[in-house]
Amino acid sequence: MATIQDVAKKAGLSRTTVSRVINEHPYVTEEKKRLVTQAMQELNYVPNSSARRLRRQQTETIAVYVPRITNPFFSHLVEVMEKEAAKKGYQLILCQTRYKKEQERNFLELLKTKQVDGLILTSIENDWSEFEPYLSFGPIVVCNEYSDSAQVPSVYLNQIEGSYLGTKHLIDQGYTKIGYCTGNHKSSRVSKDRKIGFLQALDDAGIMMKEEWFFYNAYSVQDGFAAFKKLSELDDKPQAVFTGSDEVAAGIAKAAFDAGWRVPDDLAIIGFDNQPLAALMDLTTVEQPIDTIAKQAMNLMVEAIQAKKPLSRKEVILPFQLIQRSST
Amino acid sequence: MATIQDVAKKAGLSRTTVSRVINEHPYVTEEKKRLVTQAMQELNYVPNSSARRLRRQQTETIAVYVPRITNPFFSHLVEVMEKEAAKKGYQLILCQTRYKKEQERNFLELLKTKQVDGLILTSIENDWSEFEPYLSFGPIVVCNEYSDSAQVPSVYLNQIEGSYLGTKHLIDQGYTKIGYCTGNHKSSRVSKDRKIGFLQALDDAGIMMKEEWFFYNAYSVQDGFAAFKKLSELDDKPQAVFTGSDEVAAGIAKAAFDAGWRVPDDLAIIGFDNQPLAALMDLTTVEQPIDTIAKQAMNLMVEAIQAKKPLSRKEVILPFQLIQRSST
DNA sequence: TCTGATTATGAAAACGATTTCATGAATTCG
DNA sequence: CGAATTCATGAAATCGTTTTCATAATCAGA
Repeated sequence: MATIQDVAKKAGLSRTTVSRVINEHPYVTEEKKRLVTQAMQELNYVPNSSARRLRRQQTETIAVYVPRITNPFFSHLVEVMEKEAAKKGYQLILCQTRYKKEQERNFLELLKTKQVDGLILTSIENDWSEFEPYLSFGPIVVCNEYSDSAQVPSVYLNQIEGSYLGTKHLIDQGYTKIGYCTGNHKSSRVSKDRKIGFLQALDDAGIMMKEEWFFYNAYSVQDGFAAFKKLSELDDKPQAVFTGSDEVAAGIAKAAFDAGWRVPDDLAIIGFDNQPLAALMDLTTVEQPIDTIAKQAMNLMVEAIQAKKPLSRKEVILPFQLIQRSST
Repeated sequence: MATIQDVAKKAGLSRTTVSRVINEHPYVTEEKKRLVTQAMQELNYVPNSSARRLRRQQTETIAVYVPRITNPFFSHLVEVMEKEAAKKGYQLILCQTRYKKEQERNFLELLKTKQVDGLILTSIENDWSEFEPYLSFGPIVVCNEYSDSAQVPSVYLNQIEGSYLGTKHLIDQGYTKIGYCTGNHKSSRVSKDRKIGFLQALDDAGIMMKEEWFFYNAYSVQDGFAAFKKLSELDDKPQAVFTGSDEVAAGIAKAAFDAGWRVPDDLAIIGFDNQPLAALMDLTTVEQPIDTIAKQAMNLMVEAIQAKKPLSRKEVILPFQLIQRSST
């Protein structure tokens, strides 16, 4: 493996000059530049990134936290982020927290040990105070999730509005008995706000809610099946159900269909995210502009890294859109 | 940011001894060990990974190539790989090649510049000769795809068998006019073999194939819609269709349903992968043991890195399973 | 008690780049 | 023409570890 020293020797110049050529610094004559370039080619030389990282004190790498990459919402987020990062010369390290507090904390060492320049969080399990001390090691940007106490840039959607929009749609369609089926992480601001928006919409319309129409811890298609089962066994059943994701909505729709129910006549269903799945199952859903939040979060991160000082609190808030299909 | 030097000073010892404690080398008295540990804690010290990488000449990082992380087959693969890697103390860098030759080549620099210890390829766009020269910089393991000329370990499934299994099932159900709808990368061994298995099954049953029943470049749900459109406009329509993925199958099923066709009476459909989507749409499908191939590929990679010499050609082949549902 | 191993420690040399500093040559300016 | 810039280059310091080598102290065996 050739080093910069070998190149220098071959070109009959110093390491310094070779380094200047590599990094496109001024004050090198065309003549020497040519010599160096040629020597590099002949030796098949490429600078060793570990050495460069050490000297430069930066890694050109960013860690992205997601709960699970198989969740289509998060894989979409990551897809866009990786593209954007590659465009700017950064790489992505994938950190799956698996909805576990401890797993999430483990990955924080990446920042502290200088394996990455910064952290993008798309979901938050721990209290913000766990992250706070790590800010001195590099920038942290929050995307999708948000926390009031976090003194960092956040790119997110106002989930109160999102769920209000969806719930209002159900109400406008004439439903008055509406169920609520979502995941429900205590520490997740997204969860909390979705519920607030939901209740607000009911309240504004003067509609009552029943405790037994709340179904929690629903994340997957399977969970949707289970939710439908519980729902269908109630004496007083809801006419419509608001869900936290298209997967759950799809699960409910499928289970309902299998049980011989008609959607939306026997049960109206609204999803969240507008995944390809939603189109497939003809689900009405609330669309989130994933591409935009992913891009903006990545841009803020790169900006923070290059500015070399932590960005202060900053919120970037984007709108939702209702996609109406035949499930409502 | 505290360095090992600071710790040494605080503990009244040398860098060497501190390093020994960190790396759990023998020949350090309990007494000094305690001193060092305490100093490290007080200074909130963590070893700088760039320096360690440089000295150790290894990165504890592995690059994984996928076409797109939003493709559920690949996100599943990556999910399992990341888990397995984390277990062994390695991180994953995500490389999306976007089915582009050039993009794929670009990422090869990661290995050459020593940003990663090894490469796992889950899809291959370029000819193997493009990868060959990089073998001197670190191990490469192939997972899912395979290439006859590649002198590296490959964990893959015999796609001839897989598509034979699926096609045979259609034939056993009594269909004789069978369409074929898949992606079709010239350089992909998977594509080629699937087609071979398909044709073989037809041939073994003495069934004829029509050129107009082949539909190529189908990867997504959308592509499934398009394929159905073309199919439905034929004078002589197939009774069943073999697809290369559950997404495509789901797209066809949905389009067929919307057009008022009954599945499987008017058109039988078989998918591939057994994604959650397949259960949802009640699609018969050929299941691939994704968890197993992902784990085995990662284990081979870690083994190769730790053995410090490139592993030779080695094939690990695993079986398929037919999941029958109501679409056939 | 002497010899040879074993245990415990530190000084200094890597690892491979970039950056600072020094210096001489060439150019511009008054 | 001499002084002040600007241009071009290289020697050496630096980034923060780990590893090699040297050395002293302790221990075991004859």
